[in-house]
This record gives sequence, C-alpha cells and structure tokens, in this order.
Amino acid sequence: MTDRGNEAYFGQRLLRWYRKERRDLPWRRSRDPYHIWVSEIMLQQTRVDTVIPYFNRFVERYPTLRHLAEAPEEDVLKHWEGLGYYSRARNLQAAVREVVERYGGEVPRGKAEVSGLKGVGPYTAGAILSIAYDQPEPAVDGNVMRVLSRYFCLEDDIARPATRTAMEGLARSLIPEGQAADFNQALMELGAMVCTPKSPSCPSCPVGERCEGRLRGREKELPVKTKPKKARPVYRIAALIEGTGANAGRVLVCQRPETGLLARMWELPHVEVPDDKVWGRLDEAAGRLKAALAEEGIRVRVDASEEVGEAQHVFTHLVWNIKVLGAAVLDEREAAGSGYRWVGAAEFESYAWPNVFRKLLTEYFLFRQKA
DNA sequence: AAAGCGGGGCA
DNA sequence: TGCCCAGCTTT
Repeated sequence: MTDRGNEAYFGQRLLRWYRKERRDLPWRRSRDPYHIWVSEIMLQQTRVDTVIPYFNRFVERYPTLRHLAEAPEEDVLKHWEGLGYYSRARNLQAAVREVVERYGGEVPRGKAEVSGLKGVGPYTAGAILSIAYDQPEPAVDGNVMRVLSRYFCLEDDIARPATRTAMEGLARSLIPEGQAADFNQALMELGAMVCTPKSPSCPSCPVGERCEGRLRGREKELPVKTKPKKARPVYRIAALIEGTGANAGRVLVCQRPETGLLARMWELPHVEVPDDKVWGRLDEAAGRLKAALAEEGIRVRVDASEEVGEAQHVFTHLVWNIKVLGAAVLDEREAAGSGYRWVGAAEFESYAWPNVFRKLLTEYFLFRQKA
C-alpha cells in the first residue's frame, strides 16, 4: 500500500503545502521546549483559537519552567480557569518540578524520560520530541487519525487504542528524513484546515489526488468512530448564603476536593438530590440542603420560596442542573471552618471558579452593586 | 476496554 | 442537538 514512491509523494507535497500555508501561532515563534510543552498540554482536546489567549498569558506569567515550578498551585489553577480539564494544570506543574529536580531544569530528550512526566502521553511526548528537538517520533492526535484514515482508506475504529498504536507505526514510517518537526505539524495542520471532520476541502488538498478515501468516494464516511455514551443528568441544589455584620456583602463559598471533578476549584455549597422530582419540589430540596450543610457543622435557615437562580452546566459525561436557594447561617462562626470562606466582590476575582459558578456569582455581585 | 475529566464552536 | 477538538489517567 505504501511503497517508497508514495511515501515520498505524501511527505514532500505535505511539507511544501505547510511551508506556504502554515498559520502564525504563538507557540510556533519559539523552539523553547518548555513553550512547546505548555502549548501541547493546553491543546489537548481544546481548539487552537481557545488556547491562544491562555497560552500568551501563561508564558508571560511563567516565562520559564522554573517560574512555573516555583508558583503557588492556586495561582496556576487561576490561570487555567475556563480552559477545562484542570488536572492538566496540576500535572504540568508537578512535571516541571520533576524536570527541575531530576533533569536540572532542562526538558529531557529521551523518549522514556519525557513519556514518564505527568500528563505526557504518547501524543504529547511525540509532539515535544519532534517539534522541539526534531526527533523522528510520530505525534498522532485526532487530526492525524482522520487524515490517515482518509488518505489510506482505513476503516479501523479510531476510538480503539489499538488503532492509535497502529497509526503511530504508520505515521512514523511517513516522516521524511530530518523533517519530523514540520512534517508532524503539517499533518495536524492539514487535519485542522483542509481535511476537516465535516465537509473536507478536497479540491484544495495537497495530497488529494492520491487520497484513497476520496478516490473511492468514502471521505465523508471516514474515519470510523464509535459514538460516546450520552451525558447523564444530575440534579443539585445550591445555597446562596449572604453574610451579615463583618461579612456583609460577602457570600459563603467552599473549595472542591483535591481530586476528581473540578478538583480544588471554588463553588457555592450544594448537594446532589436523587432525581428531577425532588429537585422540582423546593420544600424537600431545601430540607436536603439544610441537612447536608448541618453535616458540615453549618446550621442554616433555607427559604424554600426564595429561588434566586438556576443554571445548567454541561460536561462530557454528565449534566449538572442547579437550582440556587437563598439561605442564612444561624451562627456565622460555624462557617469559618476549613474549606469554607466568605467571599466578596473584591476577592472574587482571585479565586478559580468553574464557569457555571463564575457566571452565577458575577450576576449576583452585579445585582448587589445596583441594589 | 471503559470511564472520568471541561468547555466551546459549529452545522 | 450532536459532534469534535494538537488526550491522559485511572479503574
């Protein structure tokens, strides 16, 4: 299927196209392995246009790996706010600290060493080694699997790990001598700009005339990918608790656990209820909220008639449906415990919030400001 | 192999 | 609405 002549055709046509059409992206203006690394972590499951402003802020705030290694964790999380998949931020900082301690502050050049860093999987390791150090390692992401599936008319399910492994072997065999950096980026660039998921621009494709998928009229059916399961709805009741006296103008918030969903981010205290029926009955919902807070040592009076907000937050694997009820603490000293804080409009911006709570609280503080 | 893990853009 | 995005880690 891939005789020498076709490999040369593919690589040379792709490289020529890339050197003419490549986008001017912030991380392409440097060969600093640390900058390449940061960009690749941010780009995991995240679009280029979304990443650009985050990348620029991040490298300005943490110009070198040592700056990042020495930063407070919550500072790093705050810079990641809104980007999603927050374990990436924690893993990245843990990994740069390891590079400082074990490799003298220089991103290692060995495949085993790079792959051993937290948050660095097969794709990211290949991307760092090829783009920063020009090593002939494949970097197979969703773009590359789509391009190869179409070009070679491969019907293997790209959701299967075994397919990705096979694609790595194929991609490795296609790397032109000494041009791994440009070739890998060219492959991804083609997937992003020409060989797009829907309605690919085959007429302007540099390798279209030998694309098996297109020649067989199959380009729109490829790649084959099993569908993910639908997100599961969950129902939650949150408390908006306003402070009084010294805490006037502030709201009681709490920090999420160290691991799992939205780890270490801040939110309104809330409780999950079994189903949408309980969620819809405000008196029962209020009772469950009050009981949950009592478990934390915080006694509150919840006003079931005072629904102050409602929001939906869609994750990949679940959907949060949130009702917000107004409430008041009986004794403000009870809410001084670990993980709980009174936060006002002034401090609000220095905490890291999931989007849904950032929106709810922004709305609230704006409302209070007017009142 | 399957599930957990964000958020946004686009047809 | 559903799909996909320069994926990795844990179970």
